[in-house]
Amino acid sequence: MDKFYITTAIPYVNAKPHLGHALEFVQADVIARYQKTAGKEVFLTTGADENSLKNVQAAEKLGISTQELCNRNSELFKKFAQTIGLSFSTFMRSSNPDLHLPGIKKLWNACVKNGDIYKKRYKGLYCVGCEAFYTEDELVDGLCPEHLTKPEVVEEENYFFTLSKYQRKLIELIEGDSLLVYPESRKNEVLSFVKSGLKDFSVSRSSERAKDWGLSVPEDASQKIYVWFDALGIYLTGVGFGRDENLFKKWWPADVHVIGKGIIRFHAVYWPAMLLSAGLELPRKIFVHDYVTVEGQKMSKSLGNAVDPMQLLERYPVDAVRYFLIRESPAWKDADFSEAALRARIDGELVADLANLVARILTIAEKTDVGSISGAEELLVHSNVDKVRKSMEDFDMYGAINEIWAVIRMVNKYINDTRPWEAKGAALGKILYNALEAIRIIAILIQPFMPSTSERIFEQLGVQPQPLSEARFKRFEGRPKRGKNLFERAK
RNA sequence: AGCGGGGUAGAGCAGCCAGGAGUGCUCGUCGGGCUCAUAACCCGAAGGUCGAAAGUUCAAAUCUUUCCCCCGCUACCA
Repeated sequence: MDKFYITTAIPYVNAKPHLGHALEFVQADVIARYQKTAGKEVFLTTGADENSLKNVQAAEKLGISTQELCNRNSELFKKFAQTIGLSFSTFMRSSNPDLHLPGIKKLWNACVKNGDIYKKRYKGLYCVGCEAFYTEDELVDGLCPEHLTKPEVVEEENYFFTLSKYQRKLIELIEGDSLLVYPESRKNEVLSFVKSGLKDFSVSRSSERAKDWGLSVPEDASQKIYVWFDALGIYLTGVGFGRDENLFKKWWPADVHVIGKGIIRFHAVYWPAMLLSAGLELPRKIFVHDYVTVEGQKMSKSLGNAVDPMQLLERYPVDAVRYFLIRESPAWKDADFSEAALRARIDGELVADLANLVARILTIAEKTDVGSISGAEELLVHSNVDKVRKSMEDFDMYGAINEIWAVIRMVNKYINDTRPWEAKGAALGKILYNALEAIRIIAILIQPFMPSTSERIFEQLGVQPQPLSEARFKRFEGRPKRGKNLFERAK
């Protein structure tokens, strides 16, 4: 069986999950479940980046230890991933000394062995408040824009990675799509960045500056590994790198990394360069999604408009939230969230189109002798199914769901036109055959997007859940029994 | 400033690469049909100088040029 390895970005866990994480988890999960229903064996890695300085700062603010903060928040993220239906195979915490650490050491040493990590004195403008370096032009009147203090000139010796060495190779790989960056606008963005010239970047910081938090550089305890080097490595250690070579052999390389637009450089430039250096295969694709805005504005703490997805899931069905996030997210555009828009989607589409279709047909089908349900195929859904497949292979989930809705609307229209409530005998059987088979196919198609709704439709039809290969008209063999409404109106 | 993406009915989009009557989709508005279905479903109508100007062409939303406006990226920002 073909394998498919997919990852979500690894969030740093300095705070609880927000709606952006929800979007990422749902998109990754929809791709994963699609591949499963298309017949592949799927492995999904997600996890928590715990070695970030941001976590140290967050813990200080709360007056708890960094480890305690990580334990607490990683648990929240894991719980959230489960609640939103992320079908992950592994939740890898970067602080895990047994599962993660050996792989990172191995990765680091492989880069060292290839001559790509060297020591260099680094001098920069460092703001103690931000615990970050600034470049001259980022400063406002020579002061830190955040704290309005004069940054110190800090000089220390760090390890650097020879990114510059890989410039030509990266251009070749990305241009030729052997490392495919999707959508194309992002690919162009990366290419223009790489072509503008790559500089080596530091892959460690002094333990002092790292507040002694993080993974130590092998053979040099005075330095901590740069969090990116470590966090990206989760994609490898998630499938056994450095501890289970058979597992690793089976799953690597990743078929796709799902990431947000803010971290594209790390994934499309640094990461492939690191892998090239270590002599490992590159991921095949990088899927870049945009952000979630709230009522047209960026989510931010200062605006106080951050939406807590956990709370949202207490008030709305998980499948409705999943549907909404996909429905509002073409890959090239921010998705805008508002509760009014969510309700409109629920009432206007999930209730009025999908749930209503199932309800109106099941009511009639339940009263009809199943033996008489047969007849010629009148609803032509093949081309829709093909389009859904094509869209999904291209990661165009937005396009796929549009196409699925075209089928739902077509069946609703078919029912209006054929008037099954007036029909009898063979005529009724034929209409029901078409409608029920179409609904079965719809249940198959929505499986990746709304898994539990799909299951409930199969249940009402009285058939077993089915893979994508069954998404074509055949004999209807279910025992229809109307169940509870799939969705209730939100207002 | 440079590079990239975008500006199409009240809103959100598709159409552009391979020019052929402003064609289409979803929502909203108005009118009608239906009564199986959760006031759900179906049909019809109104509504656009396709950001602006110039050019190429028998013909431009589509190709070329210029301009205006919006967004993203421009190095260690997990």
